[in-house]
Amino acid sequence: MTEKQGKILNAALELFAEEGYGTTSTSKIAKKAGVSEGLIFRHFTNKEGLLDAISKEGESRLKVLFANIVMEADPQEVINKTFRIASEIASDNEQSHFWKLQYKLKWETERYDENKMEPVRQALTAAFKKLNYLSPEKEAELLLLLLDGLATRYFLSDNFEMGEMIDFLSSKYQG
Amino acid sequence: MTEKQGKILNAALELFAEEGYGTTSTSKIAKKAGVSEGLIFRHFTNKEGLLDAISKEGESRLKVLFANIVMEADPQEVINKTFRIASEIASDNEQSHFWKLQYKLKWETERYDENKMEPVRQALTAAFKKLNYLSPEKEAELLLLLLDGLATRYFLSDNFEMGEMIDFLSSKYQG
Amino acid sequence: MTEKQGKILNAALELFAEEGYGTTSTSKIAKKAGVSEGLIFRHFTNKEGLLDAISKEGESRLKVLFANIVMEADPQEVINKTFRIASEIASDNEQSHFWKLQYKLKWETERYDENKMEPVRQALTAAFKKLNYLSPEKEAELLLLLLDGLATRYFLSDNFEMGEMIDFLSSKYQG
Amino acid sequence: MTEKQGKILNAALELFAEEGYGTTSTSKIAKKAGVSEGLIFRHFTNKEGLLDAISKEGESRLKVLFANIVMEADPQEVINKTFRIASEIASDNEQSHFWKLQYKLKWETERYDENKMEPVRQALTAAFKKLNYLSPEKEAELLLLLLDGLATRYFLSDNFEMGEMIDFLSSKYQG
DNA sequence: AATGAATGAGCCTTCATTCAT
DNA sequence: AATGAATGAAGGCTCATTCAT
Repeated sequence: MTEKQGKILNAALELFAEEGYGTTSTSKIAKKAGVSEGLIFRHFTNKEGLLDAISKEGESRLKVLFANIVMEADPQEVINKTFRIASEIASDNEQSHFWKLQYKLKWETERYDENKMEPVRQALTAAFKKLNYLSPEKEAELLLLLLDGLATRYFLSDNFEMGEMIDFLSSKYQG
Repeated sequence: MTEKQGKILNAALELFAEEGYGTTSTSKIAKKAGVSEGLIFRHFTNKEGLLDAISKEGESRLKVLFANIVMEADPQEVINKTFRIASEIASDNEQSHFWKLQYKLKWETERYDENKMEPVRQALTAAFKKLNYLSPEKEAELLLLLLDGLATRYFLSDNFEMGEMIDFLSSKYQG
Repeated sequence: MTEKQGKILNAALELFAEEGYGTTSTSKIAKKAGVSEGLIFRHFTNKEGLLDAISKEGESRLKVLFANIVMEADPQEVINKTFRIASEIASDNEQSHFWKLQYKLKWETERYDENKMEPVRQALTAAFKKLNYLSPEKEAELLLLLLDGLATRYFLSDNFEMGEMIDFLSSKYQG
Repeated sequence: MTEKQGKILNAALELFAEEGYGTTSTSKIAKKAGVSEGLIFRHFTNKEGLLDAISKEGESRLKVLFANIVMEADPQEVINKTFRIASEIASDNEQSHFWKLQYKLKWETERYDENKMEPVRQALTAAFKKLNYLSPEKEAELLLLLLDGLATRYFLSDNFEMGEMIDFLSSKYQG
C-alpha cells in the first residue's frame, strides 16, 4: 500500500464515520486526503470498493481483539474483556472512528453482521455456563445487546459517562 | 390535511425509515406517494420541512406514550411500561416505521435528543428509588440504555427475538 | 376592471420594473397583490398577457403626454416639453415605475418601439427647422438620444442629479 | 485556460449579452459551447462565477481603453477618443457583445459602476477646462450621458445610424 | 502512480400553468 | 370571481465515474 492509498483510506474512514457513507462525496474524500479524485478510483475501483477496503482492514483488527476474548480460559475474564471493547470504543483516536463507522454503517446499510460477533457470543455463552447462570445463551445475548446500547449512547448522547456506566455494569457481573 | 398530503407523509416516513433521510430522494418519495414532485414543496416547503412534519406528528405520539409512564404511581408498573415501549417498537406497522426513523435519524444527524427522554428517566429514577435499588439514577440510565440496545438489535439483526429478550429482562426486574 | 385586477396590475408593474419581467415570478406577484396565483391567469391568460395589459394601460398615458407635445405650436416650447418628460421620469411615484419598466423592458426584450416616439420626433424636427437649426432631423434624433441617456443615468446611477442636468441642457437649447 | 473553458466563456458572453444573465440557463450555455453542463461548474463554480470570469476578462480590456484616454495630453483628442468608444461599441464582433453585456447587466443588476468611468470623467473635465468651457464638470457628465444614449440607441433601435450620429456629435465638439 | 478535464445522471427546488371546487 | 391543490418542465448544482495525458 502506497502512502497516498493510506491517506485516502484514513480520510475516508473519518469522513464515513462522521458524515455517513452515502452522504460523503468522493470529492470531499479526495480533498481531505490531498489527492486527485481520480486516484480513488484507480486504487479502489468504486466508492463501494473504498468502503470494502476499510472494512477489510478493520476486520483483521476485530479478529485480534475477539481472539483475545475467545481464547480466554477464565470465564470471569471473558466477561471483563468484553466490557473492555466498550472502553476501546470510547478511546479518543482512530480506533474510535473505526467503531463509530461500524455502527453508522449498520444503520445505513441495515446489515448487522451476526457472524462477526458469533465467536464472542459463543465464548460468552460458555463463560456464563461455567459461572452457573440459569440462561447462559440469553445472558450472552444480553451482554452483546448492552454493548450496542453503550455504543449508541456514547456516540449519540452528549453527556453520557461511558466509564461510569461500564464500572456500574461490571460490578453487576462480578461474582 | 388533504389526502395527498397524507400520502406524501406516509411515503416519506417509510422511505426515510428504510433508506435514510439523506439518501432518499424527493423524486422517489413523490413516485411512491403517487404525486408530482412539486407538490411536496408546495406543502412542506423543503425536504427538511417534510422531515419536520413527520417528526412533529410523531412527537405528539411520544408525549402520550411517555405521559402514560410518568403518571404511573406503582414503581413496578413504571418499569413494565417502559419495556412495553420496546414491544411497540417491534409491532409490525407504521408505529414501527416511526421508531425506526427515530433511530436512523439519531445516527444520521448525530443528535440524541436527551430532553425527549428526560421525563421517563425521572420517572424511572423515582421508581427505582421506591424499590430500594442502591443506585437509582444509574439504574434508570441503564434501562434507557437497554432500550437503545433492544432497538438496535431489533432493527439491525435478522434473527433477534425481541419478545423473548423482553421477557427475560422483565423477569430480572421483577421483585 | 375589478379591484383585484387592479391590485394585480399594480403589483406586477412594480415588480417588473424593479426586478425585470423574466425574473419576476407569478407567485411573487400574487403574493404582493394579495390574491391567489390562479386569479392572474383567469384574468390575464398568461404572464405575457399581464405584461400586455400593463403596456396597454401605459400606452394611453403616453399618447396624452405626446399629444401635448405634438400639438404645441411654439417650437421652443416643443423642446421644453420634451425635456419635461425627463422630469416626469424622475418623479417619485407610479409614473416613475412605469418609465423604469419601459426601459427595463427595452433591454430585456430588445425591442425599442420606434413608432411610439415617431410623432415626437416629427414634432421636434419641425421645431428645429423653424428655429433654423442646420440639421433638424439629426437634432431631433439627438434630443431623443439625450432622453435615453438621462433615463439611463437616472435609473442606474446612484448620485445622478437629474434636475441639474436638465437645467444645464435646457439652457443650451434656449435661443 | 483550456479550449473548452474558452468555449464556455464565449458562449456565455454571447448568450448573456443577447438574452440576459438571469434568463440564460446554464444548460443552454453548455449546449452552445458543446460541453457538458457539469463542466461549467467545475471550472467556474457558479453561474455567478461564470459571469465574474467574463467581467474580469473584460475589465482589463476597459482599463487599456481608458488608459489611452486618460493619458492623452491634447484636450481635443481626449474628446475624440471618448467618442471612439462608441465606435467600438458598434463594431461587429466579440467587442460588441462585451459592451452589450455591460449595458444589459446594468439594467438587470441595477448597478451603474461609477468607479469604472471615473478616470474618464476626470480626464474629460480637465479637457473641457483647458478648452475654456464654462461648466467643465457638467460638460463631462453630459458626454458620458451621450455615450449611454448612443449605446442604448445602437443596441435597441433597429435603424439607428451610429456612425452618422457620432460624426454629427463630433463636429459639435470641434473647436 | 497520479492528475485534472470531462461527462451524464440525478438532486432539490422553482416556475408557469391548469383544474376542481 | 376566486381559491388552492396539483402538475410537468426546467433551473442551478453535485455526484460518481471515465479518460487522456
